[in-house]
Amino acid sequence: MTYFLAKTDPDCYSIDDFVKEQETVWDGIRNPAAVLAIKSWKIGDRVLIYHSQGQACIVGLAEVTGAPHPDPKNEKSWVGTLKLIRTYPEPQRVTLREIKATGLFTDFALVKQSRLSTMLCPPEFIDWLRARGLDVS
DNA sequence: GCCAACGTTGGC
DNA sequence: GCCAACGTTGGC
Repeated sequence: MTYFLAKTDPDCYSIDDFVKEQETVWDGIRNPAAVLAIKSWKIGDRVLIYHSQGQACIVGLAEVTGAPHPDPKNEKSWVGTLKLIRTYPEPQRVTLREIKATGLFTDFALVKQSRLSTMLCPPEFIDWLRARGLDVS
């Protein structure tokens, strides 16, 4: 089982929208590096949901329930299906600021490549989240 | 709202 | 195929 992270602008699609839907087609992945990441999603993989804009923090965890494929409406764009596992309410939310402050993840795309929207998470990062008290199962 | 970093487009 | 100009994203 592999862990990924997917960003969303809460003004467009927030964790609250995901709570209402429970399962959603995660779309709009166009950036070549992000497409590379979504292509490697396998059923059962975990995807951390992250709010960009203002908040910049991890707000939930989802499971891949539908294989990634190109968007039939837009050749260059890829989609996958995600089912919500849980949300992280306010005290649990891990901010980018906190992640940066550890100094441990300077090579992680979340830190290194701020414009990337979908990425693989290094296992050490997931271990750190666990140690931080986050339920990532 | 600003700006850095990166992506994309189009003229040559 | 190069590169300048422009557009977009996301952190601050």
